Amino acid sequence: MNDTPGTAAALLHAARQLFARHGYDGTSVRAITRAAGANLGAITYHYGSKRDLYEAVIAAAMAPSRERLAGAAQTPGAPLDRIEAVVREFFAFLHDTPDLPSLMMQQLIGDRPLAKAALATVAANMGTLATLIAEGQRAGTIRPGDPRLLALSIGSQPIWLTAARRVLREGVSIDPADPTTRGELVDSVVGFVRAGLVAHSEKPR
Amino acid sequence: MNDTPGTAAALLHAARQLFARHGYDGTSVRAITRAAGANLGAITYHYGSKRDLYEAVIAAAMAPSRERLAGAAQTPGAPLDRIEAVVREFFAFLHDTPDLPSLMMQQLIGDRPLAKAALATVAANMGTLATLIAEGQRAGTIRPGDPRLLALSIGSQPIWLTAARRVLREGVSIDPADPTTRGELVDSVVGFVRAGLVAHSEKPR
DNA sequence: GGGGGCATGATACGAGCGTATGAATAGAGT
DNA sequence: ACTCTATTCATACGCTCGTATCATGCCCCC
Repeated sequence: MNDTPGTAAALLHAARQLFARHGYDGTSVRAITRAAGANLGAITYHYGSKRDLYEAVIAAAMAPSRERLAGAAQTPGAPLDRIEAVVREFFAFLHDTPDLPSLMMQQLIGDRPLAKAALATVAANMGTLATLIAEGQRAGTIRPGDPRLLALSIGSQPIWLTAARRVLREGVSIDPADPTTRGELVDSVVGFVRAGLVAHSEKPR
Repeated sequence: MNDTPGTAAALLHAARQLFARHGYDGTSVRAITRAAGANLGAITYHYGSKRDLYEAVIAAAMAPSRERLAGAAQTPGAPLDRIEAVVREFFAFLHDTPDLPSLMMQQLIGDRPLAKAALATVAANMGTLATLIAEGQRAGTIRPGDPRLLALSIGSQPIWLTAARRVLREGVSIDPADPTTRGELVDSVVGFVRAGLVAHSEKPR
């Protein structure tokens, strides 16, 4: 790891942005090397091929989420509060990593096998949520139901609402980039998730 | 509309499948015309350009959802029951139209302006849900909160859980293609949505 | 201080791309 | 029977693609 950017790192960085914005096929080796200020042959030299560079981009992009979500899950408090912390951290992570949803969605679209790094990360994050849900169910504070499926309901919201931010802005006039709007959105999701999970002693009226 | 397929329709059909599977840039004019059994020049002749064909594919794919969701919203019953009907219909629609999530996600990834048809459809569908939520809030059966934001929480789940079906299958061993699993998933989401919306007279225990 | 290996540079290659062009074909209307 | 129009077909063009090749620079260490 060099403190000067280094050609390999510059390629990874430029490729990540371009792949996220234009997709794999929409990004040329020439565009990447130009953006990285490198020579046309640099990708072949440092990564072997364009495809191998892409795999490296995916792996590097997915990795950090595991630690962040697992960290949020370890905050002290009741399971519902820890789930809220995970949801907020998930939103924050995706906000800090705005090109990640694009990279994830590209994986989903293609017919290539999904990158192992991506699958393992998703599994870990859903496991983090499912564990907290099961814990709350044992404590009686979370209503019954398959924890894995409930975790999917929860995780869908940060992912999709971040991924679809362009649609929200242009189609429903809700801009998650605006801090105020964004806070309301996150609070609304948190409220929805807590209400969707909490166990009640009384029937709804 | 001809009962014999017709070259234009065959192109649209072939293009939709190929665009969904390989993306815009990953799909060549030659691949489309070959799959449609048409001549290389057929796309230029019938649609003007590859891009115009793509726009036609998007418009044709998005359109049907509006009527189906609006229809489900008109079932008789309390707002919460009608919302449940919309959620179930949303899952069913996406299940009947498995290439639509891919087409939607491609829109999100690119930096081109979103297709007007796509934006209008999303806005209409979110509006359908938001109207039902507001109705339930006036009746006192749905808890307070911005109906548009709650609608986003609801809509995220069918969309993402359908779009990410490959990750669910390969990463979390939940296969929405299997009818039993799928039923459990839909039921879980419906339960989560109802719980997330319903107004309670008592505090949670 | 000169050799060795890592890194970068310029350029070439064949393949595939989207589109344009003009000829061939078919079918309906007079 | 003949023309007119709509469609299909074969082919060509200019371009960009990913990768390979080989020369050049650079710096560290013996």
